[in-house]
Amino acid sequence: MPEGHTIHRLARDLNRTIGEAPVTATSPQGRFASEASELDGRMLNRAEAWGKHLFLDFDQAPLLHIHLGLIGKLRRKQVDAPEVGEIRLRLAGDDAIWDLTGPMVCALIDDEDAAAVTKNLGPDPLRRNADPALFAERMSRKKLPLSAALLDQKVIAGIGNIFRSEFCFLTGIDPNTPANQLTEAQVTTLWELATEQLKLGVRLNRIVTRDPSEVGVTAGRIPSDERLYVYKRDGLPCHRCGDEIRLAEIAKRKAWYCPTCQK
DNA sequence: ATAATATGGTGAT
DNA sequence: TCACCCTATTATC
Repeated sequence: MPEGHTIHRLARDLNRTIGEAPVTATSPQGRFASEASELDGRMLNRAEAWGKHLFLDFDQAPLLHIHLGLIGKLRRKQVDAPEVGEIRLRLAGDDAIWDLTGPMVCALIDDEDAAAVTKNLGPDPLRRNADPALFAERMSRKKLPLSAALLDQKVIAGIGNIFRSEFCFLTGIDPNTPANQLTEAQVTTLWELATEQLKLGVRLNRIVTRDPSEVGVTAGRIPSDERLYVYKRDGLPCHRCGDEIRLAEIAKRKAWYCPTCQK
């Protein structure tokens, strides 16, 4: 379940749980066996997220590049957890195990390859020194619908299919509005919204765009099916105005919006 | 039991 | 624009 917040949260948790001791690296499924052996017994120096990409820097080893894609997962487990499913890579530390399944990318790369990856990414609001002006500039050059531009990782890194629909709703913009027709103020708002929402996503480890007070939750967790305004809510009443949420296909993916709140 | 779906992206046509 | 990759869960027969 990976948009940018998930990857940054994983980096944070990896840095906190993998410890100071060398890591045991294996590929229970077998497809990453030789590479895993290169990492086995090394120490994890640092995990770092860049958009939806995750880089693990091990002592005396190449960089491990992971991209979860649509279905990949990196799950934390107890140290005695059995090997269940198609585990491409298992990293075992002192107090935690991390199991990687279904990644789109899992590869050992050098610094040059890593630079090539990040060079193709736009600003990531979760990274220090992310440049809002670069976001604005790239946005202004897109004739595509806003909803499509938001998915372009070179425009802004880390946004996925949930955030893109929710951002269009939260800014009250029709998802089909050409990106280059947005006002400066709208672009600024979008960047601030992305920064705020991604940070919140890291903290909660999930996407919550609705205001808990609006849902009637004053303490504790907001129910899972009440977290979002439009995503996967076609046919249901808009939480703001009651009109029916619509479903469209934009950039070959599903996009949800409220025809009344988003003009 | 089989199909459809999923918070993603690439490479061929 | 299409085909395809990866895996697990949910929906439909």
